[in-house]
Amino acid sequence: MVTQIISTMETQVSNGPSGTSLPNGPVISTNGSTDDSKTNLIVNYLPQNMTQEEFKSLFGSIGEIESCKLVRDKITGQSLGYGFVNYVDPNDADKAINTLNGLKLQTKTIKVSYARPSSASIRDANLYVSGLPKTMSQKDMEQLFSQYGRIITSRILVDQVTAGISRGVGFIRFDKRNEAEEAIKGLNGQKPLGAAEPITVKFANNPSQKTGQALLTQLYQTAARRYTGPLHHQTQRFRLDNLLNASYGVKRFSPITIDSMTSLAGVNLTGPTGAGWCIFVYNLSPEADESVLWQLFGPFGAVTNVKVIRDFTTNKCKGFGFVTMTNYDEAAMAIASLNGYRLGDRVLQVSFKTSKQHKA
DNA sequence: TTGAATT
Repeated sequence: MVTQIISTMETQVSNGPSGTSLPNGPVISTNGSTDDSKTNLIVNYLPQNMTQEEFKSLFGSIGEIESCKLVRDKITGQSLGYGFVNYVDPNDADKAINTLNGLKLQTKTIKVSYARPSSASIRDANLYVSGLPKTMSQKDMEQLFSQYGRIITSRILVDQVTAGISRGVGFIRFDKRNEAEEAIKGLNGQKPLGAAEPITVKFANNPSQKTGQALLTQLYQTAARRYTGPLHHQTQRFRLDNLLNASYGVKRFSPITIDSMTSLAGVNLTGPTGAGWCIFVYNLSPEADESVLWQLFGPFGAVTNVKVIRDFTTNKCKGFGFVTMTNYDEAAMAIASLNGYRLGDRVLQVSFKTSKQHKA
């Protein structure tokens, strides 16, 4: 897990005592500039294939957005896996952190936190560390580096097959570049207490700095995905098995094969109407909200929109909602896995939305 | 044995 060590104290200080909070608008400081320290969020660890539209849809479900941006590579246009959301209301920013931080989307667990004020001093503050003792934990590593400054994130890479054994390699991101520089001076080539070998500490490569070959491969794969039609059944079966084996915290109740799902195609479906495939979710609790739908469907692929249908007067969920997913195979897998899924004391009914159900 | 954290 990533760790963030940013004291709220600093956020308070940067806001300053002179800021004026308007009832329905941004906080304006006395020098006239907009203070977005309580409304502007950074979102990390987004799935690679998440689009700007999906990003906006997810965070727009919390409250009114002043602006948002999924950060992309300037050359390839590929998502860099993080973005920014600036809300109109600081309360919505707080709510977004409380409800969306830790949300699982496909293979990622997103992180939602306040963005630090942008400045050159916080850039290029990420370190690559190798030669770490295999017994050193993330916490140990942070303890070693924390004497040089405030740590924003840290990670120790682990072996995939042995599930959790340290590879002796990690990353430390400091708040400030000069802190990272001091850590290199102080720790590169040094032996941690009790370690047999010295560690190597240097600035990390920028992950976007790929070889020409890797870049071409990435471009090719992006183009191939864009022009690929519906997958064959065998492929879908393979991907369904992968999904189910990956657990995602989802337990299946009544198994439905992809083949039985695809037999429905073109019969009753609302279809891939521009926006994607609309899914009907029935038997939600009165307390259900949008976040539960993101949590349930997000792991299966690109979700563009979710909606909980509420009673106009009580504002309680009327027991059903809708989810829109971009790709048919991902929608089919979500349905196959979540139809019959037990959520609390309820068993969900999940299907493609049909024109008949829409009349309700 | 290198992960998408400052628009």
